[in-house]
Amino acid sequence: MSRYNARVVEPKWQKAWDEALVFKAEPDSSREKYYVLEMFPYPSGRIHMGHVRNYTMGDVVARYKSAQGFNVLHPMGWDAFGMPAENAAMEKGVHPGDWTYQNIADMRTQMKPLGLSIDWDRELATCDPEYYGQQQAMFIDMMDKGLVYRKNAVVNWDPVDMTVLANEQVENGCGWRSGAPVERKELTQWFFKISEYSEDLLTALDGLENWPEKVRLMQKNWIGKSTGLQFTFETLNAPDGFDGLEVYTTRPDTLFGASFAAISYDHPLAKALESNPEIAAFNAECRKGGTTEEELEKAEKKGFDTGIRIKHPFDPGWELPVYIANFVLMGYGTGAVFGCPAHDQRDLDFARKYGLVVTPVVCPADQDPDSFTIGEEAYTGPGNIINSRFLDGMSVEDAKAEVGKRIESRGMGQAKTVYRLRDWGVSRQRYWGCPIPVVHCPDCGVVPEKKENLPIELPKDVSFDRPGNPLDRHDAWRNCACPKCGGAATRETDTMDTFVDSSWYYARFTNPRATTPTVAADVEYWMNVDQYIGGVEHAILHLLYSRFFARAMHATGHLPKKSIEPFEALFTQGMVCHETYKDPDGNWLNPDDIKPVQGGYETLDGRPVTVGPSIKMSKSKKNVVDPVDIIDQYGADTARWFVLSDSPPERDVEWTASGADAAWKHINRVWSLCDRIAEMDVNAKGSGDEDLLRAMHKTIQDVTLNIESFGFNAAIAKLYAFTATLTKSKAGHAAQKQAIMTLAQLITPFTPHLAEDIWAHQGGEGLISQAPWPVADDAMLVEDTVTLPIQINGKRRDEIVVPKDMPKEEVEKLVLQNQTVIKALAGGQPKRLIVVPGRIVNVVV
RNA sequence: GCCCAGGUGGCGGAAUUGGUAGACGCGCUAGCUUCAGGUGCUAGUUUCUGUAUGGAAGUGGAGGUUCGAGUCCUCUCCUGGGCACCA
Repeated sequence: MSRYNARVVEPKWQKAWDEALVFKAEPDSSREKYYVLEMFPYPSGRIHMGHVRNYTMGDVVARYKSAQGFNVLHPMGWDAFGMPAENAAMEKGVHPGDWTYQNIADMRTQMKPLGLSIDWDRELATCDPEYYGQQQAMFIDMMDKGLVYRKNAVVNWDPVDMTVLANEQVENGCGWRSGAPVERKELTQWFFKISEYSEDLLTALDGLENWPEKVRLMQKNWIGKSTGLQFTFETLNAPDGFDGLEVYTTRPDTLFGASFAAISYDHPLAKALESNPEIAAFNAECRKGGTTEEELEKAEKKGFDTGIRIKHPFDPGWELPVYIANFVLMGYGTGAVFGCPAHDQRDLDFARKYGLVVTPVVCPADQDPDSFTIGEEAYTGPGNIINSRFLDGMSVEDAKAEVGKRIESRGMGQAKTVYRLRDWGVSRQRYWGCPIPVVHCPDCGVVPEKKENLPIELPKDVSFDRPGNPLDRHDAWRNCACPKCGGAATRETDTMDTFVDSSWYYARFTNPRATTPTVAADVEYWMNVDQYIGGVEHAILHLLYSRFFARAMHATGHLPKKSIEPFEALFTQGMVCHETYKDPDGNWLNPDDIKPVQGGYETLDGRPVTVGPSIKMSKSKKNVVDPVDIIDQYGADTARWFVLSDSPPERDVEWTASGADAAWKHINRVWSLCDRIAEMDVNAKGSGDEDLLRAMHKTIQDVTLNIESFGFNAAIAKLYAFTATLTKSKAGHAAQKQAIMTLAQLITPFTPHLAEDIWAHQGGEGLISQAPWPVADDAMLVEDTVTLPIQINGKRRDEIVVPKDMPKEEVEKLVLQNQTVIKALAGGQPKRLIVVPGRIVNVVV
């Protein structure tokens, strides 16, 4: 009996695949294409189990579709710009580019042994000028189409390092390196007009039938369409030019419950009042802290009474105070709101703090309007309008319409739809990103670079010994000629958000070496991505930006109309987790630093180990298992098999040493099974051939359906079961050989190396990677009889075996003759008898 | 704070989408085997109860709809993901 040696077998078949160009993707109009894409990795330098899981899932789909006859495109690339390279440059003194390309080389070396069915000829990195030069060309095209503009926006500013900080670089409100409290600072920045597509991005979600419902919902909420009323209050004692205060509200029905107005500290009126030192100080206080929405929302509600008053639109004698408040955002609506504390929690918190009136104006149906009061919780549900003069008695909806009608007829405002979605700020004050291809000329202003001058390459000679953007201080690179007038000018030193890079790489894969961003024939053939797979953490930003960018690429002639939704189907996979370990001093321990002992673990030098919960593998918690070690130890097939077994792909999977062991044992069991069958007498007859083949066809059907529906763990369970059936089978050689060959085909997407080896060992023709997918024979799936469970009052008590198509009446008769049923009825008649054909019987006594 | 998921044996999880809860794997228990090297094989394994055929309970918690609920509805608790400059 021969043993299975993954270390020899796996490289052997990988070489065979390479030589036969099995995964090379070429357009072929005679065949239907299938484009499988996994979210490309950031080149950190090491692959991790999350990558293994992601790319194995994609590989299962790619190999399965290929076996079904599709012309499969399955490429790989690198999301190669970003902050870690600059951090490495600062910490280790290496150039970000050198660091990145070395990481790419390392990760490619680590990834290849997995045996993924990737067309490596299409590999790309977003930091290649060949890639980002085309991105610059599209930026210019988008400028031409009016999809790009500049405006002021706030950034996190480190006042000590004099540099812009990413949200990630802000720790507890302070800069991560300097430790100085972070301030919000306005800079002129570049924006993409994603908001122009708000409505389209929203309504098109309905067409994304093969996206997870939760992702569509998250995007819908992110876009945040709301219909409301925008109108102007007349102001009293306001500075010149502020005769009116324009507010936006989604609750005009609560207008008679208003007790104040609040404006953002960035509102022009708030700024105009800054000559008052108290207001200037308050606004400055509000500008402290980071820029994340979470931070803004969680901040304590603070307000400052400006002394300005506004008049209620329906009662000239009714005046309301105007506050500057830290919870009103300038970026949404008009940056000013009226507050109705009874029916909005933030307004209520604010009103309680500043002692403002709380008048309920919507009364829930089950409450008495005369006694209904608001405590610490605002009432936001439906009801009838009260305390609101001409609105009293109306529903919320009717009152909204009535107020809207009256405001509009008086010319004070109009209904307006607004979106929460903000334009996409793409400026980054950093070196390691795609340069924005624009020149600032003292005479011509902001001028796009000429396309023939692209790519605008990053200069290589830069230093990171000081904080800030090295491009700002690189005069030789920065100084240039104006593309328009030829005079002395300077380059834009902002680079693009790395989300731009990842917003179109899927299109570039269709022809990664082209001298235009895309080539019409190639995108026409290969687009769209039929199956996109990646982490759910990208559910909003990356996917929304990609959807926008595809639209922008269509508008600029780089993608056909059909590709404005580039991902036909999306699958979001879970993370790979592992237990955590700590020594008695509370230090995190790597799984390699501990050994199992009675009832737990201890450190290698014998100290007790505390076992913590299983959480996402991360370096900081040291709960990582390096895929490279696993592949060295067990082989790629074991790693692939294990990451797909046990947990459903959309959920987190826990990596356990025993689980990896089980996968390895299984692979060896399948191999010895193959070996045993190969050594049988080819003329050997046995018993149970029919049963074995029936089980085989059932397995074909089950595994196929499970792969189609991303039930990889369930498919694996079926494959385990069939392996056990075949192991125990006493069938003759012919049936057993057919069974093992079919089993090999069914495991090809999961453990392709083992499958190839079985195929070859059994004398299969060619490569199994090029063999067609097996088809279940319907005749072999039909069962003659069916086992019906009998429930009495909903509890399973017995079962009967009946012919598959026995009429209901016959089944009822049989059920009433059943001993358990007779006993339960005790001579009486059933109250009800429910027979669900082929499923279940329920007797109600 | 806001948005989105998920809670099922000792553990990871399955359940044809309202029809036998616990498939498959791990672990554990018992037995067989002795190939010495990440053994292999057989049987058992939700909990409680009973000598037993059996009975009762059971899918985070509390209610509800239904002949029938892990699955649908309401409330609630806990865990995870995202929140626009991490990728």
